[in-house]
Amino acid sequence: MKIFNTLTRKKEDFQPLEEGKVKMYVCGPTVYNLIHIGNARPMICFDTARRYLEYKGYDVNYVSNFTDVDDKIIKKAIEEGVSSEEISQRYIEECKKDMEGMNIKPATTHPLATQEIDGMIDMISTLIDKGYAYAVNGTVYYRTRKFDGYGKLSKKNIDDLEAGHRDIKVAGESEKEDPLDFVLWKPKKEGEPYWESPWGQGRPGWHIECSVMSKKYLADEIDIHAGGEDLIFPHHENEIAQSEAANGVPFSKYWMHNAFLNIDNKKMSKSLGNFFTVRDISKEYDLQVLRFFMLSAHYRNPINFSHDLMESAKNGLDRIITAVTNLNHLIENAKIEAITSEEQTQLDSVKDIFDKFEAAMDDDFNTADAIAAVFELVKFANTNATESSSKEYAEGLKKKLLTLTDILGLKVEKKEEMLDADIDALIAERQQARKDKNFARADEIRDTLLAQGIVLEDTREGVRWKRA
RNA sequence: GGCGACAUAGCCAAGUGGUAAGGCGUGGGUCUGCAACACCCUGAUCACCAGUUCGAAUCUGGUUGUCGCCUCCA
Repeated sequence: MKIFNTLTRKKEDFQPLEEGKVKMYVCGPTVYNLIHIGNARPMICFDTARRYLEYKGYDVNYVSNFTDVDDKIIKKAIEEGVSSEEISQRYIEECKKDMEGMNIKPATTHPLATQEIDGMIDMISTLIDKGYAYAVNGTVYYRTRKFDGYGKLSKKNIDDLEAGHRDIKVAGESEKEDPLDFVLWKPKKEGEPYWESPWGQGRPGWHIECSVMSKKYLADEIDIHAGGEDLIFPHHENEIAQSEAANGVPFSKYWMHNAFLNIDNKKMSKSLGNFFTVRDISKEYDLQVLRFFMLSAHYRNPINFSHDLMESAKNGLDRIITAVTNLNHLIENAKIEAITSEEQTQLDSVKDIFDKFEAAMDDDFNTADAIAAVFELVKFANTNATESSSKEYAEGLKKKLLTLTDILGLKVEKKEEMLDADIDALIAERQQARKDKNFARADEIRDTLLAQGIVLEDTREGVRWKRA
């Protein structure tokens, strides 16, 4: 399989460092508020990548952090008059709820920055010892020009960067040796959370967190490091500088970055008033729709978000769900148990669709193409499975379909919900009315149920219902 | 100013050298008491110009347009 590596800007064959194992780190959110739908994109994309790697038989160690110490968290805490910890804990819990709704598997480890301060102090000390960092008045800076490969991920020329920083230089960071140097440790300000360190009380800079957590929970050298494309510079560039200088080995073999999710072709931002949290969306849609929507485009292409596109995604996903519902119905009502040889041949032919699906996913996780294969299987099932099919055949088709949708992390099997006795009675009454050709009454009952969100469908095999 | 991405049917979106996947929507049809579901049919020469090639959406150069990064940001 091939993965597009930001480091080389090419699709490369994926070869894990250790046979059969994948060490993968995904930069997680800063927990100062509910996550927004932009945060959801890397979560969904890389969770899908993980699921596919696992499907291929890899043992994936998937680490994704929560940044729980940060200016924005502190600001929020002060606004509410509570501790930073209370804020971060609250939004970690909320984030996990959203992740569950989007069917994102919990990481193997979800480290918290505040629990890893010792490791950060160790790494900063190492960097100072090796001459890659220096302390000034309680602040520790990384000596950027000392690291030869600086700019290799973002393809930036270090001298161009300096020109761009001229304004900041004037604004006064004169204690830095060089305007490009970035902070590893910052001294505490009044009212902020802090930790003891060799350079005084303070807290870590943002970039050092990921370097340390990746090292601790995975290894000095890992297979895949992933995140949003905006993290390429400076966050990931700085992580590389820190980790490689401290550990003396390449940091990550492959770098994956997802493109942004836009609203009306513009970057989502609070100031533009086009800001949506995942929670907002969940009020109108099952979050599976959001997941399906995100996967319908390639992760490296920007996607636009709108109500109309969500409606379109909902209708598309419903088509898959309906196919599974149909199969369940056939399984329950099948008159023949064992699969026939003819059916077996048909079922075996589904391999072509699987090949197509895998070819798409092997090509840098092309989920859009993979979904096309899923729809082929949906059509195949809709066309070939009938009331005269064997139970085993219908079950086989369902299993195949669920295998593919599971890789994409899409939940497509509706749980059976118990109907209230009243509703059951209404359905029975309607059936009687239909037998009596009293269609006016039958339609009246159907409308009544529809008003309660129950949609009836009269199929050849009987009445079926679903929630709208 | 530096770096980069993108431009495919009404909408979304795959496709990186051999005459355009898939989904949504539209219109027509089959099935059905009707509806819904499902199935069948229905649509583009790939921003523009110039090259390379037997052959280009796919390579090269240019033009136009949109967007992103360079500052916290998924």
